[in-house]
Amino acid sequence: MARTAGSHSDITGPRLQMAALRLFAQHGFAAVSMRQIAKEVGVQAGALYNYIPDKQSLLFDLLRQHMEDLLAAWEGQDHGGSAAERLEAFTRFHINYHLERPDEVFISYMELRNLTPENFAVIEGLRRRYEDHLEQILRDGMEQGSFQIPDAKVATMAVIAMVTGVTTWYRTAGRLSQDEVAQIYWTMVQKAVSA
Amino acid sequence: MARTAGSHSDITGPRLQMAALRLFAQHGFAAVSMRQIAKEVGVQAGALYNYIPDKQSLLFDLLRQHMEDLLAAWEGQDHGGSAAERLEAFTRFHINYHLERPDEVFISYMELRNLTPENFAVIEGLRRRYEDHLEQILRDGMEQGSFQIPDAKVATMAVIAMVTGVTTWYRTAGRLSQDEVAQIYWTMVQKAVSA
DNA sequence: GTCTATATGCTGATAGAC
DNA sequence: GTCTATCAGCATATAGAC
Repeated sequence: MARTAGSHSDITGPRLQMAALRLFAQHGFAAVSMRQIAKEVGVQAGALYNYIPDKQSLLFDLLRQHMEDLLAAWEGQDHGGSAAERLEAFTRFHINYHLERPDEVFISYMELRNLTPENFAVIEGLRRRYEDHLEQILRDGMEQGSFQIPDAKVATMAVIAMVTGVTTWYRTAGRLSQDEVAQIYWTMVQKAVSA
Repeated sequence: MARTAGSHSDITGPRLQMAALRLFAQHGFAAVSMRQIAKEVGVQAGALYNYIPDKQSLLFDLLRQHMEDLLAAWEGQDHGGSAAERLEAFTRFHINYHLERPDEVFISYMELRNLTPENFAVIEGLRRRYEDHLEQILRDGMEQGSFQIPDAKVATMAVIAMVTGVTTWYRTAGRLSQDEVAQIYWTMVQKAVSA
């Protein structure tokens, strides 16, 4: 199929997403210009608007995609077993998933305030749905008597913050593997909620 | 003492810091213009440069002041007692101090990447010094046999992330008081590191 | 110490040629 | 689909009057 010279819709689209993700994570949404993104993609700034209506939707699409992928990955797993087994699965899943996507995780926490109110509400809804999975595990463990937790909602936020925090310091070249880190965090989570 | 009309160095300086703090926390450093800050202060943009050399130093001064105040507050306390007593004191101090300064805490985590490399190194050094206080408590507790922790460094980061996370969801108008929240977190921290 | 005016450059987004 | 050229506006920071 002949194609107009200089036409690359099949590769420019993905390259745009990747470039925006990397630059937003490195410098912040507000500090990155469309011209910077275009330069990284290898086109002129005007060409980007064949793929996105504006800069805001570029950020929103990145965040929504990340949250939907995260939810699909967790909800696509089989979660039988006791509350303790499900909590262990959640802890290991969360740490491994987040450590493998540092840029997506970073902008999902840092750039929320640069979303329009409507877009913010969508992302918050997805985040809430993810946190609810953990909260349900904690409540089940309390009912069964295997967990003892002062407050289910606070404990949910505490555990999420603790395990997400791994992304702020973990480096692949460091002394610990991902699995070792996940094991250490699981030990601490387990004790924190134990009966 | 007669003063030139329109001269207010004694109030414009503090107002500048407060306005920048509030606006940076709300919209982000890169998204806030000097004109916005000037408008909030009640002067023209050019007048701000009687107080600061540039926008960067405005951010840096806010972050350094916050970290130095935080360190002074903790290091100014008496920390006798067992490792468990010191860990409880640290947990309650950290939560109360952070909940009372939401804007300072927020920009201290969000705006690090907008610091120049030199300024970033200074702030990181202060943050490291603060985290070292917690790490030392955890190591002492392990030596004494009162704590059992898989890894002191990882545990330090895990506990810091957990208790700092309270700032992302706590609202004064909510169902829990600061002391109740601190009590819940202390219960979880205590169990997480217990022998 | 604050003002007005300005230098210099970058911003997001669009129009029309190819 | 990408290009060049452009619009209209805002950015940080400075100069000089008062």
